Amino acid sequence: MMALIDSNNFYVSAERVFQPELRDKAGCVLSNNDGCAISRSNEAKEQLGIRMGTPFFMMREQHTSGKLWWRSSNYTLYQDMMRRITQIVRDTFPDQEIYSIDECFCDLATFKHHDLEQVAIDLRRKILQYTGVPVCIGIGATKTLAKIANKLAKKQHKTTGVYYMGTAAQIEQGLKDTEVDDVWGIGPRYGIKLIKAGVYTAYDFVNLPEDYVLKLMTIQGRRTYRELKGLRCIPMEFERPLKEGISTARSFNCMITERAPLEEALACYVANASQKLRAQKSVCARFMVYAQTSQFVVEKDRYTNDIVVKLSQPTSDTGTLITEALKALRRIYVKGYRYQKVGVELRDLRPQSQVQSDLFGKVTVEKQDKLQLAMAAVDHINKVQGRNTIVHGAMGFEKKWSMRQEFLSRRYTTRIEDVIVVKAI
DNA sequence: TCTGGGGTCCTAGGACCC
DNA sequence: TCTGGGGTCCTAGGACCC
Repeated sequence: MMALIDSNNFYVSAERVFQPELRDKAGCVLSNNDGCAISRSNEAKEQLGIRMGTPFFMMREQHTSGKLWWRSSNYTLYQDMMRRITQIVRDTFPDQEIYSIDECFCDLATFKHHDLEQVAIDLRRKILQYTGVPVCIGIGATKTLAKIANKLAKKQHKTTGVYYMGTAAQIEQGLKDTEVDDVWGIGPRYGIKLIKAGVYTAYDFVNLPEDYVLKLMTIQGRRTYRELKGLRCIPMEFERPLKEGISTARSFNCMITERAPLEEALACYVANASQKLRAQKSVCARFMVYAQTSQFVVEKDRYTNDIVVKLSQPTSDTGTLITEALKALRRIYVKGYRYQKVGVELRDLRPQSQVQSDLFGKVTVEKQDKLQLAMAAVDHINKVQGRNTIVHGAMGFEKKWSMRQEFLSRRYTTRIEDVIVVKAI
């Protein structure tokens, strides 16, 4: 069997741990830039009908009238709370895959002779006691069935917070109680297709002929289908695989028309992405830069463009990447538009150790080695002394465009940036 | 006025190779 | 009627996840 441990309304729950005044009241955590709701308390869902992605301005009245609290997203806090939760889980279920910021899968193969339901109930209680975050645990034969069991735990088994989907009868009932577009792997598009074809529940779905599923939804759909029948098709990933691409982009807090601030922002994102690149000891051979206006403006004011740059020598050096990225941006920048976002995507990642010197390139292996040492030193200083202690000049200092985070809570559990105030020289 | 960001995987079609 | 066959690489777009 497999277990899925998933926090309830995770960001909201993490905020409530350190701000008890937020408990039992309708509230939500906002996306980057405070743009829309991305985590909602049960009260916000049930009493105020706030949905995932509800824009900020549509909730303003509920906020000003005191019916709803909100916070900017505070990933430093959430990441650290999750680290604590997964540690507790590991003491009980050691074979663990951290799947997302608020979920982990566990392989229970070594727990054959235990009362799994009771073990899970105890674990859940322990997590709540030690961290203050409520979680639900679903147990099933495959990842997809564990996901379904988890949703049912949240809906139907609120008191224990655990649902064990073991017997054939439990599985059948579980599938019948699950709407087809609530199945992990079936999104809104396929959901619509299936409902049109008269397939309403997960149970209807597993009773389709396999060929039909393959034709309608390609091999991914077939994988979900087989998983629901109890065949393990999605393996556990105990080690986090290296990223195949790294992208960084943010919406601005206001629209930007001038080229200079766009370049500053892009330089910051490139620095951020290349730091992640070095963290996994990779280099990139190509990247894409894009710029766009808001998608909500009228057609004639809309503009989006991108450009792919192939590097003569794969690198993870921030300076080189910023220089090339800015050149690219100058080629797609058109004066007169009100830009909402620029971004960069590093692609064609490969291990640093594999890099071969470009036969005709100017950069020698020696110079490359020196650069790597320098960047490693910068990364270390920024880690110890706080982010952005050492920056490239191109990243600018004022950052008038930077993200809106008006309702940010403190980083209660981690130190750096809260303790040390760093000034750019 | 105001609508997130970071990923992965698959497929189709075009260009090009011998 | 019937216009090779096998392959790679690239891009764009679609779908999904949190």
